[in-house]
Amino acid sequence: MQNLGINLHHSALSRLNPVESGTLGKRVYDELRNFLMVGGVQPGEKITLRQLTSACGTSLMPVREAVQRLAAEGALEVLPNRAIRVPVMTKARVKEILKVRLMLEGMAVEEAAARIQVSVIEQLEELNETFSKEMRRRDDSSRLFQVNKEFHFTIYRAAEMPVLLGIIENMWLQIGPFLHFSLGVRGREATSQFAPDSHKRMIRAMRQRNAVMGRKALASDLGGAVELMLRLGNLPD
Amino acid sequence: MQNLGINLHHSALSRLNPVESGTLGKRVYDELRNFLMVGGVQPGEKITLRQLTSACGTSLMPVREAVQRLAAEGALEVLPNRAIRVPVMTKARVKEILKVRLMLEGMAVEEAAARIQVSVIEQLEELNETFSKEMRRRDDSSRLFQVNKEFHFTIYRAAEMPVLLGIIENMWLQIGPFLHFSLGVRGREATSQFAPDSHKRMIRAMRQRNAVMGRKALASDLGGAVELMLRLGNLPD
DNA sequence: TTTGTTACGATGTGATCACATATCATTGAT
DNA sequence: ATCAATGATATGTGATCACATCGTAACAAA
Repeated sequence: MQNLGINLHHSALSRLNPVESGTLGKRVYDELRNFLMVGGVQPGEKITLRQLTSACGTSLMPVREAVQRLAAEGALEVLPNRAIRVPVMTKARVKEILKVRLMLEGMAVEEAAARIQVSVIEQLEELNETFSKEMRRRDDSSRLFQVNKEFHFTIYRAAEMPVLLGIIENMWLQIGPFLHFSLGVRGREATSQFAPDSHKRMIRAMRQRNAVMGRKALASDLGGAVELMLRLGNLPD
Repeated sequence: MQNLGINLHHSALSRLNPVESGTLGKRVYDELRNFLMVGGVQPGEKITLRQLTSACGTSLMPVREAVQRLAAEGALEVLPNRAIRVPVMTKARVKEILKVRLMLEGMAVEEAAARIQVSVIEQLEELNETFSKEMRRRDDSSRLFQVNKEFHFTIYRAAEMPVLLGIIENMWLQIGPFLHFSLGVRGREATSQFAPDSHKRMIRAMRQRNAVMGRKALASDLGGAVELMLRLGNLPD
């Protein structure tokens, strides 16, 4: 394990599943993207192309494509040294992203309130059910974030605004790693105090076609999470 | 000129300046990005990597990087056939982008109204001056779009919200090619009826620190342009 | 012990080669 | 004459090689 142990322990990289469908570049992109969103790498940690190649079992080319794409989306960062790392999140950046997300996802919620199908609302009920259930488990919390993301995007998809949806996905991709990093078990306990309630209010807003209520519920949900990030995760600036 | 004349005339590609600074991939990206934003390629037109290589004088690698990045940003599109083309714009897509842009750029204008420096406002005056002057010229209109873009982004930069600014740039990149394609000389004549006035109102809003007035002026500016796009450029859907 | 130099290793970038596949034109049969 | 089969060409993708550059550690001099 020559120079591997810079900061990136070997066990973390080996959790990267080999790949499955599409072009190799696309597969590596999907794997790496998901790996970043569930907090597989810490903010500020540097990664190298050759580490990824050994982890994915491919050559440099697909890895290069995936990394460059992630960098273009803001999920990775290429330093002037040409080194690659997970971006660091500052407090100012967190606050700005919260502001933008409230606007973007608020619009999505309002549109969804007017268009969402009742069958989809029932899916939301189930998702929030499993979310509350998953919240009480003590093990790895990646599944919790997964369910939470699925809940939110089930609403956002109902807005039927593909451009807006793409931007929102990009925001989640950029802030995803820090959610997992900042919010550990302590964060989850604190989250359990408001998240399920906010979700219930969002479901109620969807059922009543109440756009304003939906936006308010979303604001308390996002605001609570960001509040925790600023308090628990000691961010620079 | 074997199979070059698919749809892409040789003279169009030769307008791509060789490159200048940074890594080759970055240079090709900048050149190609600018080439797309000034309407160098028509929507729906297909391009090939090897065409770009001969136009840029490099090998496949830098071109691949640039194209993949543009594709990740939505400025290019990779079909299931793995062919590369400039995305086609539908009416529904135009309308959604207008809605999202009004929200994004509206927020930027409001923030800018509270933070913009008086020296920057004077820059806006000058930019709008040259904009009006450029509007009366009959030659190639790429400079007109350039000045218009600079005017808008001078305001958006004053908002001091880098994340928001990045999203807005992405929207402009996606809709840029269609502006040039849809709005020809006819579009320019129609634009001259409202654009300078909207700009003046935006400047007045900045000077008076009036966020609401700024958003309204922006709305008439964007709305006017989109109106023209929907009317003049015969879009599918 | 500290500082400046040097040499080695590793990394990102670019070029070239190889290949599966899509596109299109030619050819052949009905 | 129309349509299907087939062959050739071109294109995107992946692998491998080569190289300039950066980081780091070993080493020497003070």
